[in-house]
Amino acid sequence: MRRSNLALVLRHLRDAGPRSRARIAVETGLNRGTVSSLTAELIDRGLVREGDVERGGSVGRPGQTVELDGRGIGGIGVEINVDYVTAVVLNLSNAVVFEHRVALDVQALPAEAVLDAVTELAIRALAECDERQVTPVGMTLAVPALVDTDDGVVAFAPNLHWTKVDAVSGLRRRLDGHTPGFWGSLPRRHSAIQVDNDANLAALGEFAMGSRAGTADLVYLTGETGVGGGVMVDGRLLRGAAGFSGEIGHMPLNPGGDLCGCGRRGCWETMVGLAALLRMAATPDDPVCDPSLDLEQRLSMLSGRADAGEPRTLDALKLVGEALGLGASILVNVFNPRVLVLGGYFASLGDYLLEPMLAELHARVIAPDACEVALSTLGFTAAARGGAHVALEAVLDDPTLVALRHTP
Amino acid sequence: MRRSNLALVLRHLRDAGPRSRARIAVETGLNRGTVSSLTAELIDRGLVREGDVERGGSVGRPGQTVELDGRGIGGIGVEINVDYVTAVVLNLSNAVVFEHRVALDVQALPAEAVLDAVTELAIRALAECDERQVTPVGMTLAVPALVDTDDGVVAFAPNLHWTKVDAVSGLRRRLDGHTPGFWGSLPRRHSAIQVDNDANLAALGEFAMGSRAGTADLVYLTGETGVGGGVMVDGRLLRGAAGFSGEIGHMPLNPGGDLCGCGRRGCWETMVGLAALLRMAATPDDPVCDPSLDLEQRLSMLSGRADAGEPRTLDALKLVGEALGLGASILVNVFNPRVLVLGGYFASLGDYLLEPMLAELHARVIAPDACEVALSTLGFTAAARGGAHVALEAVLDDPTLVALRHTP
DNA sequence: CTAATTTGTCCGTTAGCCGGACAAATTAAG
DNA sequence: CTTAATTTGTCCGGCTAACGGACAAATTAG
Repeated sequence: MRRSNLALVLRHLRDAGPRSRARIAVETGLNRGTVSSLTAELIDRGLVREGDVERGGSVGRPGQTVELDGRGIGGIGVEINVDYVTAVVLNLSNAVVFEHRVALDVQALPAEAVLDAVTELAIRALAECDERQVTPVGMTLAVPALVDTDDGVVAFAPNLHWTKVDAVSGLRRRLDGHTPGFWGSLPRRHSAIQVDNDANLAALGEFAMGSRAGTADLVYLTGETGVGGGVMVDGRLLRGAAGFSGEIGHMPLNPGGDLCGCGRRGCWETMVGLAALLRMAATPDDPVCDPSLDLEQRLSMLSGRADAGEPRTLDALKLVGEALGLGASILVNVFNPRVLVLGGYFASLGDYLLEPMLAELHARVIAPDACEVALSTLGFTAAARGGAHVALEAVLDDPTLVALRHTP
Repeated sequence: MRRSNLALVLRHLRDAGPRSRARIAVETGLNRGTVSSLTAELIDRGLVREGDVERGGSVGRPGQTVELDGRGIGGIGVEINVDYVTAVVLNLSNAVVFEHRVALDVQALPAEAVLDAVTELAIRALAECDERQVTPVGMTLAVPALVDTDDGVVAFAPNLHWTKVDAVSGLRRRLDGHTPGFWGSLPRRHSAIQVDNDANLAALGEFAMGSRAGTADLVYLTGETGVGGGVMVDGRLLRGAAGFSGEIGHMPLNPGGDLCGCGRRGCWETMVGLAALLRMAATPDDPVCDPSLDLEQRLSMLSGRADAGEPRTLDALKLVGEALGLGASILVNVFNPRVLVLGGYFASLGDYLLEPMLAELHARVIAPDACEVALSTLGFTAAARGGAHVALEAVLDDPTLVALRHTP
C-alpha cells in the first residue's frame, strides 16, 4: 500500500511536473498529510527534491514545490543491431547520462564475441555512472529477434544468425566476473538485466521520450533491412502470449508480388523494406547499392538525390510511401492508435514518404479522425532509450528499491 | 484496500473453483485470518456460500470449502443485429438465467423503434430476474458499430443505418419511464448501462465462457455479412484510443480484387464475407441466395450441400478457408495470441474451412508453436453473453456494490 | 489412545491513511 | 500599517484492516 502510493506520487511528479504538496494531494486524491509523509520518504530516497517556492500565484501561503530528482538514478539500454552496438544511460528524468556506439559486424561474429563487446560497452556505461554518482538500477538489451523475455533468451534472430542465445545469463556471468565493483552497483534482482525485442523497446522509447511521449495508444514502425513494429496499448507494451507480437513485416499484401527472404511472395517487407526502395530507386550497379556502405551513408545519398529532384528516386519513394500507407492502414484499423510513429529510415526519408502514405492511409482507415502520423525524432537510438526506460520503470513502480539515506 | 482484497478472493474463487479458506490464503498470499474475514463478508453479501467439507484429503482437520454463489446476481446482455435482437441474463457463475431472441428488421425501422423493442426485451429480462430473485447489476448493449463507450453513443453502424444514436440515454430514459419497479432494481451507477461493439463483446464472451475461457491472449473472428474481430490482450479487451479497434474486415489483401461495400477493392471481407462465399458457391438465381432466407437457413443449406459432397460448395469453402488463413496470419503475427476463436458462420462451417485455413496459417505465421484455432461453441449468442459478462465484471471488480444482508 | 497435522477463529499488534487543529506565510482590504 | 482571509505544511489522534500467534476443533497415522 505504502509502495503503491509512493509510486503514485513519484509518477505523478514525473508526468505532471513540479508542484506543491497540497496540489499533489488534490490531484491524486490522497490526504495532504499523507502526501507530506510520502514526499519526505521520496526525498530521503533521493528521488525527489524541493524546488522553488510558488510566489505570486494567488492569496495564501505560497507552496514549496517538490520535483522529480532523476539525477541519482540511471537505467542502461544496450542495442545490438546488425552492424553496431549502442549503449545509452538515461537518468530518471530521461536525460542522457552516457551514449556510445561501436561498429561491429555482428553477423560475422559468434554470439559469445558479441556478448563480450556488449559487456565491454556496459562496463564503460557503468564506469560513467560511477563517476557521475548515478546509481544504475537495471539494464535492458534490445535485439532484433524473437525473445523469450521471461527466461532472458534470444530465441531466434535471423539477421544476427542467433538461435537460442541465453543473453541475460551470458551478460550476467561476464559482469559478475569482470570488476565486481561495477556489477555490485547493479541490484541483484532477477529482473535487473532483461532482453527484449528492439522494435518493442523502440515503441517504449517513443512512448517515454519521443515527440509524442505519453500517448497511451501508439504504433511504432521502423524501416531497416526489414520492417519492425511495436505497439503500445493503453500505456502498456503489447507482447502477446509468448512475447512474439509485432511481426508485421510479412503481412501478405501483394499475392503475386516479389519473393521475400522468408520464402513467400508479396510480403509487406518486399514493398517497403530498404531493399525494395533500393531496387526501385537504383540499378544494382548503382553506387548506392555498394555493399560496403552502411545504412546511414545510403540514406544520405538517397536523400540528396531526392532533394535534387532525381525522378527515379522520387518515384521510388512515392511507391514506397503508398505501400507504407497500405500496410499501415491495417495496423491503424486493427489498433486504432492515437498516433503512428515512423522510425528507422522511414523517419530519415519521411519528407518524401509522408504525403503518399497519408493519402493511402486516409483512403483506407475506417474510423473518423484517423490517427496522426509522426516522424521519430530519436533516430536510431529509440530502442536503446526504450531499454533504459524499462530499467527505470522498475523504480517508478517500486520506489523502495532505492535505499533510504538516513536511518528513519 | 478492503475492496480490492474482496475482489481478489472473489475472482480467485471464480477462476480456481471451490476450496477451503486456508488454501485461498496460501494461494493469494493473504493471511488466514484476513481470508476468514473477507469470506465472511462475501457470504454476507450473498456472493459466496459454504460448500462441502474436504474429507479424506490428508492428515489434519478437513477444510470447509467455500464457493462462488452466483445465483443471486445477474448481468444482462442485449445484442442488436441486422435481423434480430437477443437478450441474455447470466448469473455470476455464468449460468444462463434468461435467453430470448426476437426477429426484427432493424434496417427498416428507425432507431427509436428499435430501442423500444430493446426496452421491451430488457423489461422481460428484468421481470425474469425479479421472479427468480436475481439482482440485476447492469446491462450492456452489443451493436455492430463504431461505439463511443464513454458517452454510450453509437457513432456509426452502417449495417443498421444508425449514425450518432445515443443508445444508453435512450434506453435509460425508456426504462425510467417504464415500470420504475424494475428499473429500480438496476443500480443508479453511471455505468449500469453500457454500449459496446458486438465483436468486442463476443471476444469477451469467448474469454469469459467459451471453449477456451480464461485464455488471456485471444483473437476472436466472426463471419457474418462482414467480418468482425475482437481481441483480448493480456486478459483485457483491446479498445484503442477512441474505442474503434478491431476493424479488420477491410484489410487490403488483394489489390486487384472484387469491389467491396466500402468502395475499395480487395478487402478481406470480399474474400471471406458471407456474400463472397455465396457468390463462389452458388449462382445468383440459386435458392440459397433467395433474399427471404435468414442467415441460419442459408448456412444449413450450404452445410447440407457440403455434407453431400457438392463440388462447387466444397471448392468455395476451400477458397474461403484459404483466404481466412491468409488474413488470420496477419492477426496472429501481429498479436501472437494463444488461441484464435472462429465465430459466426466460420464456426458453423468450420469443419470445411478449418483444414485449408490452418494450412495457410501455418505457412505464414512466423512464431513457432503457432496459436491454436478453435471453433466457437457459443453460436450467435457470444456478443450478448459478453455483454452480460461486462455487467457482471463490475461486481467482480467491486463486491461492495452488492448490499450486505445483515447489519454488521 | 496418543501424537501429529491441518483448519478456522479470536485477539493483540502494527502499518498507514484520514480528518482536524494549528502555526506559518502570503495577499487583499481598510 | 494593520487586520482579515486564505492557503500551505506539519502534527496528532482516530480508525481501518492486514498480520502474526495462540488455541480449540477435527481429522489421520501409528
